[in-house]
Amino acid sequence: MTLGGDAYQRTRLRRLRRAELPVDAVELARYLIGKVVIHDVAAGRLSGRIVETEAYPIGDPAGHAYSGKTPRNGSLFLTRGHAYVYFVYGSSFMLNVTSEVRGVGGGVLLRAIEPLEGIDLMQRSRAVTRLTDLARGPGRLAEAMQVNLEQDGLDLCAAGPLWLAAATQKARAIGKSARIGLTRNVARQWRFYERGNPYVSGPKKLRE
DNA sequence: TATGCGATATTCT
DNA sequence: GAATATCGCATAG
Repeated sequence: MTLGGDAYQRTRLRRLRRAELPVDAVELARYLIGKVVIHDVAAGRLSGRIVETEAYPIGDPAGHAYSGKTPRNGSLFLTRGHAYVYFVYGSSFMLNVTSEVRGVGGGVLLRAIEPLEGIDLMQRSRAVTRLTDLARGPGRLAEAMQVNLEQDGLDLCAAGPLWLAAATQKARAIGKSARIGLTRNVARQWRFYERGNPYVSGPKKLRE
């Protein structure tokens, strides 16, 4: 399942172009499963295969864009393929990919990745040794990938340190469920994940 | 494995 | 004051 080490190194990463991204949060959330997110930092390259996402589409009461543009959520209104990073619960950063046209708020929360490169660096910043706990959950993902407010608003489709790449291996079956940890608009099935992947967050029932 | 709870800071009412 | 797109630790089964 894991395409680690040599097999991965032999696969050249191809940067995703903005034109390839669907212009819709729900479609983009499904599309991003299996794609790769990369953060090039001074110490090396951090990368991981996206295995879990959540969509926060236009008009969603649970979405941060719902009440209009503010200093906090401004980058959520950038054209699709930009990073929207914010801080919650006094402890965690969340990394989102914007999904709509410029001026319209909508995005996809990256909830979990399967670490590929820079695993030693991730373990250092997370102070965790278990591979499956490294980036399983949005807060952990951001910490492992060294993402914080400095990356808010970055263009993930331009030449830069934080970017998206095409899949290096075919994704398995994609499951969907209700989103996790929110109280508004709970019923909608806007969470997507790769079935059976051990790096997906949530209870067992939400990983099958 | 599942459930419960406290910590923490920014935003919203 | 209350809520929050969460995490890590504790405890029980």
